[in-house]
Amino acid sequence: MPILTVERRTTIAELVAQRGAVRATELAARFEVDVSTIRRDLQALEEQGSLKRVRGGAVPVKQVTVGHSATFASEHEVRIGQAVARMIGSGETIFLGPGRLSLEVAHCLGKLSQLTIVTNGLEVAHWVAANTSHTLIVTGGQVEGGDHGLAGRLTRAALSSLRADRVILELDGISAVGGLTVDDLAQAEIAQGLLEIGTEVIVLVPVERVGRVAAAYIAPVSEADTVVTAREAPASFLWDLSEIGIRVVLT
Amino acid sequence: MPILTVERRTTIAELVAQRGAVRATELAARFEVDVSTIRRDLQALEEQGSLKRVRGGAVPVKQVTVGHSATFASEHEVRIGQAVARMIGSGETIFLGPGRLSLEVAHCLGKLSQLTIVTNGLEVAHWVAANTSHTLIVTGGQVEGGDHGLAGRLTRAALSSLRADRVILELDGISAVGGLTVDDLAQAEIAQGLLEIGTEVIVLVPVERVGRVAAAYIAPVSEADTVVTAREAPASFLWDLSEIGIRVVLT
DNA sequence: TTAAATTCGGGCATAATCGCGCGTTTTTTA
DNA sequence: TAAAAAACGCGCGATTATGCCCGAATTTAA
Repeated sequence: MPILTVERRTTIAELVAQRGAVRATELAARFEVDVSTIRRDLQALEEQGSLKRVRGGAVPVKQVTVGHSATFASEHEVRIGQAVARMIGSGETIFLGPGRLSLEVAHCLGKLSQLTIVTNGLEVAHWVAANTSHTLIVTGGQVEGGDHGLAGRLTRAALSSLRADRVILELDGISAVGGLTVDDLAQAEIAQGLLEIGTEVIVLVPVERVGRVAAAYIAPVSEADTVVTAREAPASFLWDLSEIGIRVVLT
Repeated sequence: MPILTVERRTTIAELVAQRGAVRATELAARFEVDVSTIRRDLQALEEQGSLKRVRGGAVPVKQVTVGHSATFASEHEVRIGQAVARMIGSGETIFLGPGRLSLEVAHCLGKLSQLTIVTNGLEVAHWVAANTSHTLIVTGGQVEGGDHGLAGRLTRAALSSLRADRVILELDGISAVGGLTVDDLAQAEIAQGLLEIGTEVIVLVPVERVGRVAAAYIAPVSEADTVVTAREAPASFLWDLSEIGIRVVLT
């Protein structure tokens, strides 16, 4: 059941205005259509004056207020977002952490309805509030790091009164001996709490982070129920995950 | 026994308004009628002005709301923001509520340094995180209303462990008999808590809201320490404020 | 600079959608 | 009750959207 053509085009226009730049291949992956279709979309939108085509994608027709540099989502990131979105059913309560991959998941949540989204990611919260009609709950806390994640005492307190069907968490490292790890100590502490509040724990790992160990330890890999990463990840490690009963989803 | 034609059409109109886009084939399957019938429905609804037909289905008619004026701050709003920013000293802890005026205050905070900003406004939080290096603390809560303000149990709990040198709050109404009021009940409850945590309470009132009473009562006017509004506000009311020892700042 | 990879544009086949007419069925009206 | 009007389903050719292929142009890497 594909999405309406005009819907796709308006979404593209919004993305361009919002992010400052988009890649054609990224859009093709996001909407699951051929790049030719995206090119035709961009062509139509350019004739309409909604954006300006450049090689590789498109940029806004006019310079927007400076502040956030153009940030692309790679094709891998988009695919992971879609894969996670497909796991989620309407009406569920899901927790989303901070970070680029989690934000990408949020982007792919538009097709679903009646979700309750809990997040400690400021970017995620802002996007969900501005672009969806889902119920949105934000944990409190202090903003830290480049991913604008909330952490600290307020966050822990908020988690103690929250539960979710699925906890979706982005990692900076995953390995058999090192377990689940992230770069930020405060976020690691929050992540530990998150493992307790979710029925299913889904961890997202950029393919280049598979097998690596980041600074802050969260828990052993066995605490994760599902691991989502790219097909290029080391097969041996993925096999180990399957062995201990963890669902592995490749995109 | 199929349903009435008019019933089907009103349902279609509701679906379009609710979901943003509908697909003709999808509607045909839903009502178990031929796509031709759905096309005739959409044609009728379009002539009636209830929706806009597009290839594959229909989308809502474009709403000509205050789209542009909503994105640009008026001169009044900018002046209020600057006036408030001048009251604040470096190193202070300030609380900022949700809303357009509060966001405008945040915009004017760039010149100051070493601030700790506490907010329950998602827009404010996002801007401060993206564009400043101040310490930022976000209260938890559920996002409600068009101003994306956080409210509810989590917010109350967060406030109980927070204090601020100045609490800056935007009102929808202020009057001698009606006191301090806002439009949203949940926000009013939060505002009551805010009055307790701040050394100085600064309320911002759009000039057209002076003397008016909004739906949800917060507290008597005497709870405010400083009232910021425009010079065009009714002089008599401003005089009353001064009489009971409230600082009045005009822009 | 050369070679490899990516992106672009055009052409073409396929599938989905549309508009229209026609005959039938259902509802409204006289 | 009978005639008129509206709604419905179906088939037809025309239009539009999409995917795929290939050669040219551009960027990137060696």
